[in-house]
Parts: sequence; C-alpha cells; structure tokens
Amino acid sequence: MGRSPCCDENGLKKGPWTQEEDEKLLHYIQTNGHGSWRTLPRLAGLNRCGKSCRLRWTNYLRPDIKRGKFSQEEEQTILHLHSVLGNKWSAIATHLPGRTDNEIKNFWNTHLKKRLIQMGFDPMTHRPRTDFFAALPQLIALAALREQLGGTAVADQSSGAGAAGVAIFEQAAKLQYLQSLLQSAATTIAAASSAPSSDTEAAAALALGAICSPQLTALDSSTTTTAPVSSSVDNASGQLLPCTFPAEAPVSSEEDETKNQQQQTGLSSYGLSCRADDVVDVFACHGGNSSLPALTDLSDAASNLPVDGCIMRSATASSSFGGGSSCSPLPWPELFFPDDPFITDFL
DNA sequence: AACCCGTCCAACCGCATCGAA
DNA sequence: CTTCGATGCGGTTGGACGGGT
Repeated sequence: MGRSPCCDENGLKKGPWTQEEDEKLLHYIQTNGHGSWRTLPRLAGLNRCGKSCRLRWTNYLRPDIKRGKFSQEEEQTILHLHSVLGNKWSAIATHLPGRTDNEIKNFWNTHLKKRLIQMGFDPMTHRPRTDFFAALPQLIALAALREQLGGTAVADQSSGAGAAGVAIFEQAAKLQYLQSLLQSAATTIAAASSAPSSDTEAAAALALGAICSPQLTALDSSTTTTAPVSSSVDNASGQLLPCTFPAEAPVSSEEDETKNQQQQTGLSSYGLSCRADDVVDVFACHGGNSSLPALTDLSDAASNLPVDGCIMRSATASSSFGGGSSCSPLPWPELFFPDDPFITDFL
C-alpha cells in the first residue's frame, strides 16, 4: 500500500501548465510513449511529478479527447449510467468515447446534479427525495399557512407526544406529495410553454409552483423541453397529469416495458419508466450513500403496506414513485388525504 | 468602474488497488 | 504472506471568468 510521493516533493512545479510544458509532454509521449509516469518528467525535461503529468495527459493532452458541450445523448447516457453505477466516473467514461472521467465528474457536479436536486430528486438515487429535513422549511411554512387559514393545528389533532410526532410526519408526507404534484404539473406546463399557445398555463403553473416551492420557478427549461414527453401519471384525483421528467413517471403503458429493456441494456434514453418489479434493478444498484443529508425515509411507515394494489418495498421505499403499472405513482394520497380540505383544494 | 457572487473546470490531494519482489 | 512501488480513482480546491448591482 505504498503511497506515491506527491508533488510536494522538493521544487516540483504545481499549478496550471504552460504551453511549453504541454509541448514537452506531448512530444515526449508521442515519440516514446508514457512508459513509467514516475520517470517520465525527468526524461521529458519537466519539473513536474509523474502524477501531474499523467493527469495532464489523460485529461487534456490526449489526442482523442472530445471537447465542447455535452450532447443530449451524452447527457442522457451519463444520467442513466450514474443511476446504475453511482460515482464510478471512470466506468462511466468508458461509455463516452473522448470524454474523461474528470470532465464527466465536473459536468455532473455543475449541471446534472443541481438539476436533479432542483427537481426534487436525490442525485445519488435518482429518485424523488422524501427526506423530512429537506422538507422542513416548507413544512414550517405549511403549518404557518394552515394556522392563518384557520385550519386545525397539528397539535390539536393529537393528544400525546407520540401522536404529535405521527402527525408531523403525516404533514411532512402530505407536503412532499403536494410538492411532487406541483413539480410534475409545473414541469409539464413549463415544457409546454415552449409552444406559444400555453403562456397562460405556464404562468399559472409557475405561480403555483412558486407558492409551494420557489425553486421551481428556476427550473432549467432545457431539462424539461428535452426530456421525453409522452408519459402520463394517474394522480390522486384520477386526473391525468402529463409528466415530462422521465424518472418520476413509472408509467403504465406496455411500450414502457420495451423502454425498460432498452435501458437495462445500457444506453437508451434516460426516459426511465419501470414496473414495480424493476425498481430495485433499475434504481437501487449502487450504494446510494448520498452526499446530501441522510434521508429520513417517510415511506418506511407505509412500507409493506398495500398501496393501491402494490406493496411498498422497504428496500426501495425512499421513492414515492416506486410503483408501476398497477400502482399509483404517488402512493400517499389514499393514506394521507382522505378528507383534508387544505389538500383537496389543491387536487 | 468597482465590487460581489455564482459558475465552471483544471489541477491537486489522498486513499484504494494492483502487481511484482 | 507481507511489503512496497506504481498507478487509478474520486473528492475537493482555487483561480478564471462572466453577469448583476
């Protein structure tokens, strides 16, 4: 388990490479190959450590490196492979010729990860976030709003501390569900708004989204407009909510089975859709140790309960969309919204 | 013009892994 | 089996840059 002595070795240069250094390295490798990276700097006349030379070559100087923006196809490939492999950047890079692991990692951290978070998805599991703490600010706002509206305070519904805790979790679950609906709707209509005829709907959706989740107004339109647009989600009230973001729509058409097979072969569109049986295979293939705060899995309470005809699996219960063809994609409404006027007003 | 702030990305750091001795 | 050198890999940093005020 030896550690290579690093660049802090005496006098070795660090920092950005000059053109002259690039030329030396390029010339040496083109004529001799890189051989031993450790000896390369000395042989090439570079005052760098071998590690630095290797990085410079693999991430920048290599002739087969593709530069420029990631294409739509590359983006979807990264999303899909990340959902399967996790942060295995080098493994992902092997499926993207000309792209380096460093480049993919940067692209993920600066674009894709943020986009997933904005849309309410855990970037590690690629599934809707259901963590209590992420919803806490909205939960507090919701409680305040309810009080203003003269609704029944949470504490009033319960008689003891334990019951109060349950009530809080119920509220969190309701809020998350509501947020998911709004995200779906806002995303959909925002996508439709690229067509000139739906300005009013888009404005309404954005305004509605801003009420519950201000970040929705900042949704990256490129995501929504480029995502597959064909799914529909049967919501709690029986309405059809068209859904544009693929991962949140485990829809029920038979063509999705085909899509599933394509995805499992690796490189189809990120238009994820899955049956309940596929949840583990498609989504939960890596550790899922999120960089975000640990998830408090609200759906645990509902796990293994029959929900709309299917069983919530505890192993995958962090998703509120884990259902499939026979399941409501949003498993909470039947449990949590029997007659809550505040919620039903929205539905 | 100056400052602030967020984004991007090349490069570094340190741990993990592999293979030879 | 253990040790050690070399390399691979993922997380993180910091400087450049651009947009907003």
